[in-house]
Amino acid sequence: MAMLMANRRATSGKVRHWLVKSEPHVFSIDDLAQTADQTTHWDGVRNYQARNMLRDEMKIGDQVLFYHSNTESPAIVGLATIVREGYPDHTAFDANDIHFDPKSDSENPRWFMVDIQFNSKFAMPLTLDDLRKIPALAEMELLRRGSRLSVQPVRPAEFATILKLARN
DNA sequence: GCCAACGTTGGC
DNA sequence: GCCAACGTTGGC
Repeated sequence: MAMLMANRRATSGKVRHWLVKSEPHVFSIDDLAQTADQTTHWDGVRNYQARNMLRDEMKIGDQVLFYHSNTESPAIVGLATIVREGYPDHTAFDANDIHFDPKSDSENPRWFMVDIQFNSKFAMPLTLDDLRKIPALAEMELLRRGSRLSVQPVRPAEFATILKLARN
């Protein structure tokens, strides 16, 4: 497995890191840690840019920063791993689901999701305030004014910086 | 709860 | 294909 991943990375030439947002009162890092297999499908994303990343770019083994949004103290709170690559988001097919989209069906799915697995919860959340003080993160998508993407790529250097911060 | 920023929709 | 209206996101 490790070998396969190393090969894929060698050929793709890219180590990918991501950030996903979740409202903690809907689904928190603790919820993820307590889910069966500590794994969940990342459903409900209804934005084309994010869809494209879910469908095409996120690969097994990629690391994912877990971010709590729309809460008192927005913060990166932990780490997860991609354990299943893009597949149709079936919640779009269900008329009773809050994420139902009549324009998507199993013949021609419009929305996709990946599975992520809990990796770790940071001892201390890295709040937006904290992150904004770090020069190395100045270009980070998350910190861009008006940034709303709920799935976003993270540069390797930014990822490394964040892990280092989380360890302190 | 306010509202700026942004994405999507649909009339034309 | 423009763009105004509308809906959503998410920090504050």
